Amino acid sequence: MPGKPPSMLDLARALGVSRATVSNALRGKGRLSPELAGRIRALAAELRYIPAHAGRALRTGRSATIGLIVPDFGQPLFPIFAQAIERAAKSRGVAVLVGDSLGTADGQAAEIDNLVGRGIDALVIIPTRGTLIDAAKIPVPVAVIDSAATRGNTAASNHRDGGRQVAGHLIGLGHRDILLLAGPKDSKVSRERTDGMREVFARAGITPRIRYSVTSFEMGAEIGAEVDLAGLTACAAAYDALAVGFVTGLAARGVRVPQDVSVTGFDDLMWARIVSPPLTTVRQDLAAIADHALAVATGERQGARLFPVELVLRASTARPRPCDRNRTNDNRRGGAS
Amino acid sequence: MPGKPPSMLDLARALGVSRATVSNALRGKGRLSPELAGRIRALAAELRYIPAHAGRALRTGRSATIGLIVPDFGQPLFPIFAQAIERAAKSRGVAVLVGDSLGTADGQAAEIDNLVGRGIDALVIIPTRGTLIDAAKIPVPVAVIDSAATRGNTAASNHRDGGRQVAGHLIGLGHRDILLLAGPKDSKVSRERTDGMREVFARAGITPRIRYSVTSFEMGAEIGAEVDLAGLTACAAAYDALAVGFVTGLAARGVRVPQDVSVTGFDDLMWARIVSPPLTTVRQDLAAIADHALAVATGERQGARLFPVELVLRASTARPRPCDRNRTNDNRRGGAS
DNA sequence: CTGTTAGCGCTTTCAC
DNA sequence: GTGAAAGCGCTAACAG
Repeated sequence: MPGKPPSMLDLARALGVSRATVSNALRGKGRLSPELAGRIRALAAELRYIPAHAGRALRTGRSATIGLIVPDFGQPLFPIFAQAIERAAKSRGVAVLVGDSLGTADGQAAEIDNLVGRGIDALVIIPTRGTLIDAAKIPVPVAVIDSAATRGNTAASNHRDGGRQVAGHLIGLGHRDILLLAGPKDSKVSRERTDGMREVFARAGITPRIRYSVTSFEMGAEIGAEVDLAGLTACAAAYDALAVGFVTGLAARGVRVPQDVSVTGFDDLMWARIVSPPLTTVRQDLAAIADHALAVATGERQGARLFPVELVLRASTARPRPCDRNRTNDNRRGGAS
Repeated sequence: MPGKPPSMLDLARALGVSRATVSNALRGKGRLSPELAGRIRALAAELRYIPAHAGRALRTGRSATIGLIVPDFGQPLFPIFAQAIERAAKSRGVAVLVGDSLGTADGQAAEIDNLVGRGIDALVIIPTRGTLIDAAKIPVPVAVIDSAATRGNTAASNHRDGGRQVAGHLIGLGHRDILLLAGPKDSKVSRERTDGMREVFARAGITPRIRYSVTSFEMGAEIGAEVDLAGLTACAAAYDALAVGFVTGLAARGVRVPQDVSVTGFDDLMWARIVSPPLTTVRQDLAAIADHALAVATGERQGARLFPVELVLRASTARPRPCDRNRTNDNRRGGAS
């Protein structure tokens, strides 16, 4: 670890010019002779001069850093999301400071203050469920990534449409007795997803059984291990983590997917490809969402946008077995094979 | 988004005191009457005063921010690692700026400059394979997380011992014809892991077949789909991603794990629990490594440390089938039983 | 116990 | 084309 790094003043003195001139040369402000600018840049490179960020931030009031607040890094989706945001940020020359709300409203509020105090230029927030972001109280531009139903939302997947696609797929296969793993009751995202499903189910005269829970592999496995399967032919989960756990819980009981029960997830994590059988699920366009959120946060663009999602068909869904159809209590229907 | 946030000068003027007094009050430097300090703090809270970080950083030369450079966020281990680092940092009141080397030496060098320029107090680097970190060239304290064999390493798992444990486990089960999925040839970590394995295999008179490759689920699947299985009873991978892909590739051919082939991984990702069968693998103590790296980076502790790893036994390993032991050459895989 | 002063490194007028 | 000077918000040293 060498001594103090060179400052702009060091460069200026070494060349017998003023700091302003060095500044202009380094930032290509063209207000000086190309020859001198070249010499300055050469020396800067030689001394490995790196502009001190704090000085620039103090002077300009901008730090080329944004904050990102996620609800809980323990959930597998959020690291991926953070990566997408980081990529979008880097393409704009902006760094990202990440804060974790730890799943609580207090944690979220604390992270907002923490990041704002660190001088971020803008904030991207994926809100913790059950909280509302009041952008008017935050002294930097804010982009919110949540759901279309969230007031002040900036960028979101069309979760409701994803739910519709899942439900349409299951109905098309002939399922009528369906378990909905709805995730947490106070999450707007899972609410949108399940509302989309229920809307399509209702149109087909189907009322799914609904089960609310925290979102985790373990919880999915627990439910899969103990749920009453009588009559059930399909399970639609609001999150891959739940679906993957559910499949694992079923497997432990010897229940086969999709022969005995079809299962769908939501998010298209790598998990969905790894579990056996690979999961039919819904893919979000995280890169597009991240890009829009960043564009809004940095003032490039304005307005909320909703992004399409895509149903990914894999091996976890199939037609229900005929015997299952007959097992149901009151809604039987002669089906085509 | 409200107007300009209050500065220390605003507080000072509102109360008719000097900025220094406000500073002292807010940081509990006890140099003023408790009564006045209370009034100052009350006003600060009321106005939602948040100290401007850039000013403090410029003045003190410290930013309470560290940098973390990971080789490639696309690899599933690194988001988890980053999380562990962030946790260790937060417990010290330090924020983390994350940089991604994108797998290249140039990307790594660029990220170092970028983060240093942003005024980090210290740097934690997980080096990209094939690169050497020269801490003497970096103007802040550096902690390196790589392998025991890396010069300048600060914190690492005992990868070699993990390799030994895997090999011992497989030999104990009776395997003698083993495929080693060694990962990239120039990675010190995979080198340590496989060296540990080979050391124990050699002692038992076993020379495994070795296959180098990039580390990815897809590559594992590809190898699993096409590898010659004649005589093979076990596969030890240097990474879970390879092992999980390998299992998936085998499954597509109808080869069963562990009945036909035992498989082991390394890292104990969630993936290892999700794949079927769940993977015998080696768990690193990421939290301990992260904590030590941070302690060294912040000057709390000194010296390199090596952390124990733990073999996690799951369902992907079993004794080889008797018929496999006798099989010498070019047999098709055993028929269904 | 409290206030004054100086200056961290940079960018931005404005004057030469 | 180039330099001088001011000041961003904060804290450390020193003076009262």
